[in-house]
Amino acid sequence: MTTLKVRVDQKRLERAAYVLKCVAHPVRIGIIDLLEQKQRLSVGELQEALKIEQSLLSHHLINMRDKGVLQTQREGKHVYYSLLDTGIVQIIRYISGSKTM
Amino acid sequence: MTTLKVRVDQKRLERAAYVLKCVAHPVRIGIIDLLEQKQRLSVGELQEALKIEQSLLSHHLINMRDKGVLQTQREGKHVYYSLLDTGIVQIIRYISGSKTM
DNA sequence: ACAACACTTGAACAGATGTTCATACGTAAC
DNA sequence: GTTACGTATGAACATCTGTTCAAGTGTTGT
Repeated sequence: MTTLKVRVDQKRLERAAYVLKCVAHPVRIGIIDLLEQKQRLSVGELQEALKIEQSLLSHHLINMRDKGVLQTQREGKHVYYSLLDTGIVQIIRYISGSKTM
Repeated sequence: MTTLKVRVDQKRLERAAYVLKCVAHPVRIGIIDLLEQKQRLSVGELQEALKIEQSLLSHHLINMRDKGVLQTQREGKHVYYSLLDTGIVQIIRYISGSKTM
């Protein structure tokens, strides 16, 4: 067995995993998918479309916002979410179109 | 709040999450990264490059093979792993090159 | 001020995932 | 057949993630 000279940049791998983890969940993919189509949606609208409990949705949304994937704007009683990291969108788009699906 | 007419294909979301989950881990990204560079590596060679315990590596490798990401060929005492699902490679490549990194 | 609505928060629990350790298996060399 | 090497397996444990529930915050309208 010969020694390999290859790059294994731990920091980079961890960052990549971090980004991917954030997307690797059906509810979160659903959110991204919807926001890609509609640009901007309130929590209530997302809830309506996804048919999940409000607080669960909120947890996911806040999680994604904290990780820099989404951003929010409050307008009166409503909070609107939209995509911030569009790189994530590309991944979803890629996956959706790939033969692995 | 008006009702949205959007596609939320549960099956599709779950499949996408399944694929992404498989990649969303530093060790597994490391494996894919190495196999992209070298085409084919034995468990021992991967271990040498990644500096992780043998059985942990084996668990990850088998996991990825079971999910259709990798394939194996035994040659004597050695087992060689290589990439099967190249779509996954594209994702890693995309992430690596993106501004989110 | 209070009620109603839209959303957030936190604690508790449940289930999934990652890691370790010890042991087993397959192959080749002797 | 036994030894040595390379790899796989399984059980036990630790940790991380997702979900629920109950209560809290912010905003608007009365």
